[in-house]
Amino acid sequence: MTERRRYWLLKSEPEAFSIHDLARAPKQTTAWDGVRNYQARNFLRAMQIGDQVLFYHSNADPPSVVGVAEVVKAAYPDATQFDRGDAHYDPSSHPDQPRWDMVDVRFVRQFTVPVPLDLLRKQVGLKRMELLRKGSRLSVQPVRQEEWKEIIRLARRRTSRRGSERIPQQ
DNA sequence: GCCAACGTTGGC
DNA sequence: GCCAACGTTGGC
Repeated sequence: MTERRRYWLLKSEPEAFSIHDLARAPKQTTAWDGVRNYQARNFLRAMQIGDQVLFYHSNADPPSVVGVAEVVKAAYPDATQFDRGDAHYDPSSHPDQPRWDMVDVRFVRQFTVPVPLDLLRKQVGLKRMELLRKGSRLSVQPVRQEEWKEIIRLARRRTSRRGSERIPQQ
């Protein structure tokens, strides 16, 4: 039996689709479509219902982890690959053997204060994180349990710090 | 807006 | 199979 993955990170440009959009979506759920990278697709295919997801805003100011979502439907064919009018239309993908998949994710929570990329870079425990690798562009990536815990901890600390002068800034 | 890093394409 | 050219990503 293979190891079961539990934690992931999904990137989205907030101008295209933000965590706020997810929170306001019907059933607070969306199909994560448009992924057109084989490595990212393979990670989508490895996702299981209940897996936890860090929601990351790329091309944002500042780029940050902004909250948590969860997988509510495992991989199935991405409809946009067959839609000529869609920006992600792929004319070389055929319905009898779809090339691209998507999953459904549901909003869990938005961090009170986002955890910015530059703060992540300062964490010794996150040195191996895919997101922080130079040149990394992977929009769907696995997150180690230790990394997940560290980021959730950072989100909590930043939340609890609000309004308190006694907790030193770092 | 710049540009480094990356993935894909296609000529050979 | 090689690799130059190209388009995209995404931090800065």
